[in-house]
Amino acid sequence: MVRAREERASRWDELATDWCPVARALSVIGDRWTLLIVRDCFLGKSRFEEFQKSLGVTRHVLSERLRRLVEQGVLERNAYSERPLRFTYSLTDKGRDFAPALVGLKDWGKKHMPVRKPAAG
Amino acid sequence: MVRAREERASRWDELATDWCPVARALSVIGDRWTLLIVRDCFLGKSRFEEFQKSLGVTRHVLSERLRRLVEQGVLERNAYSERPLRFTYSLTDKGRDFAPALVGLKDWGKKHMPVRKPAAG
DNA sequence: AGACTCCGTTCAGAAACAGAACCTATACAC
DNA sequence: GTGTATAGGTTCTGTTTCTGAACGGAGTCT
Repeated sequence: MVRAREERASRWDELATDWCPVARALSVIGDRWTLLIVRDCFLGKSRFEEFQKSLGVTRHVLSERLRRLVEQGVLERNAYSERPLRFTYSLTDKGRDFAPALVGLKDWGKKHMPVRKPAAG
Repeated sequence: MVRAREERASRWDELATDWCPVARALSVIGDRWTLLIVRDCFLGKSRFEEFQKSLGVTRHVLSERLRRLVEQGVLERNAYSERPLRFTYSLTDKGRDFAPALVGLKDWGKKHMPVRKPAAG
């Protein structure tokens, strides 16, 4: 009886039923990498290797996050090649609806987290 | 030479200088609890015990997150009592500018993460 | 004195993460 | 058919971070 992976409930899952919609949103995308994966999707990226190179996240974590995002219906996984079997991950309607929140974060980052350039040369 | 706490650079800090403003925003508020603390501030909470009870976060993590938010200029720490010395944490202008992003997350949560009620009483 | 409040800090054990190696399947070159 | 490359993961080991609970300090209340 090999159970490849237990769905282990962490504190994340508690947030999923929180009274506050912000907390419920965070239960899906509130970890270090997930929102960056979604951002990459908005930027047109769709494949495992693309995400991995773009983010520098470990393959282990990336694979778990992608699985979670698919489970949550934010991304969908489609084969773009049958042999060899290969997949793309792309935004669902639910995923595309993140756009306003992402824009909000983008605007805040632009305004309040300017990139500090080394003073000269 | 007691160094109370080293500023230990984690992957979070790498994000602070990322080309993408979303990533830079996440370097400040992109962990499990920080955005919820900011949300609580918008809801009028301001004291350590209030955050702790509201979120259920451990005191250890709460204290670190508050310190970080103050360092980043998102919150400010003001004494509301000199003796015993006690503080409130309240939003700065930088913190208040999170409102649009928070609203974006709230709307997404409301639309896509409905609270599942148990089927019948 | 003893109990209570507020704001933390410290500690041990558990969970998550990073970095690297490994695996499967296919294609392409020789 | 041997070797190299690509794509999409999984497995392993050690480090970092988090949780839960206890402790501390400074002051008030009774």
